[in-house]
Amino acid sequence: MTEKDLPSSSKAQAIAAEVRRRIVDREWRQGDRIPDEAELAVSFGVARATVNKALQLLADEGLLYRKRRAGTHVAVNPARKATLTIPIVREQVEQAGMVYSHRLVAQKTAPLPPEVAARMALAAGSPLIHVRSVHFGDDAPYQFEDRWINPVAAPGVESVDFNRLNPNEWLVRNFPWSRADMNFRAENADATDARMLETRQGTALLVLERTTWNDLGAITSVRLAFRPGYNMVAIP
Amino acid sequence: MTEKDLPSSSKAQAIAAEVRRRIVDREWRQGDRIPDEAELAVSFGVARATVNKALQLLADEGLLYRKRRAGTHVAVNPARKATLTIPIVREQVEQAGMVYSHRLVAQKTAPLPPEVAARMALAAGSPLIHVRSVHFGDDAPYQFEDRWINPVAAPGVESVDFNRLNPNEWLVRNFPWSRADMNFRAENADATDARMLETRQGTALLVLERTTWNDLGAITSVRLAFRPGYNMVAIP
DNA sequence: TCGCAAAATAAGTTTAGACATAGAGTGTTA
DNA sequence: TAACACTCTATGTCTAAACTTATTTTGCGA
Repeated sequence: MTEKDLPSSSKAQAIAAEVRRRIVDREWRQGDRIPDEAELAVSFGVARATVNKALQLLADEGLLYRKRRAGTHVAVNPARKATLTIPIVREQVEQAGMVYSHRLVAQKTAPLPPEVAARMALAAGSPLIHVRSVHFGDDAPYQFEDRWINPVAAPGVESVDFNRLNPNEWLVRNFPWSRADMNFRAENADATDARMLETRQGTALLVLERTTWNDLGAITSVRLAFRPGYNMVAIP
Repeated sequence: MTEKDLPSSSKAQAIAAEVRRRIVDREWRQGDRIPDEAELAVSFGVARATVNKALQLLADEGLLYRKRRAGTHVAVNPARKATLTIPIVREQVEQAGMVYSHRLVAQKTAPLPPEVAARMALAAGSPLIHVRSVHFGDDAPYQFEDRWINPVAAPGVESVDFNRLNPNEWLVRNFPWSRADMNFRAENADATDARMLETRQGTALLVLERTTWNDLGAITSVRLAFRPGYNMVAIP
């Protein structure tokens, strides 16, 4: 067993691909312990660090389970991971070949409602900037955005005109976050959603809710309702 | 500018954290070019490989943009990524502290409908195994699974009794995939969804659709409809 | 037989050094 | 001035060697 052909770009990736193949082809079965890094390094004719990199990759994918001293095993129930890219709406729309536009529906300071306060770990009733806007692709509603922005963590919000630059981009450019939590679900469109997205009340909408933080606390909490039929793609 | 305190486990992670901090605190601003690896290595008192690892990490996160010769820049519009873990349903239910059970609704060989055929790149009408089952948590419907399995890519399916082991686990254990595509959306429950998930027709449901492949072709294509109100969490 | 400490081992991480390579910058020439 | 080839540089990747650390195994003693 010496070096294989190198179909992929780097040696590490080639080794990862070969190990993946052995697993998929059931040469190495679920639960099996695979040869240790040193052995693989010899058999592939590379340094151990290179094998390590390859195996780390597969472990991140969830295909391998590694433990010190115990060795590397093929995962029994590979709970595979998928990556979601959350792009800037405008870029997403433009990439789909549509013309982007957005309409600011409301921008005002308002007392924070309790359920948003809970998500942001702030006191209910605190004065936050409440922004609602709709993003369009070729003049059809694409996404309805309902956002609360904390002027403490994002100083300067009060005096921004979100008609020019949409809140998403303004925040992304000016307030990188250090922590975020994000989740999504399906919701039946309420009256507002329906009006904003030009659809009927009750239509199933994919809703993404995200709260971001920096050292000063919660920056923003947003609810994004996508247009009916929107399909989110995840890459394994 | 010498070494900082090392809050995290490894040096690479500590450096990544420090760089992240400088970006979040706007010491390094969007679009700025940051010092090159060699310089950072000196200022942090580590080897270049360690700095490289740290910066790679942040580039994967989408926070940095790196190009040969041009250097490393702070991303202008950081389209951040989030990771979804798609666990085995049973494990997910049990982790939530509920008792798992599942009910096989149907298991038969049937001609492949056109839209599924398209997803699997197979000829419509091919005989595939069609399995429908419901997963329960504490006797409440948790997920409705509608799955097509290709006996060519997954030999042995014909003779498996999915009453004992659910199709998801059987496949995961026996047919690791090499490629998958996955996407999700919101759908209004149709009559079948409603019956299976014990809800009303029209209820918004989070639907995940996934097709997996190995060398022999498409293994399986599945539509998972989650119980109403289900919340999917993504980790940044 | 049980409990515990010591030894062994495999992964995890780092280092210094080397070479590869994309691609920005520069200078030459038509 | 534009097209082209050349140079140079920052990242990308790999290596060999060492050290660290979690965990299993072993072996000793009660």
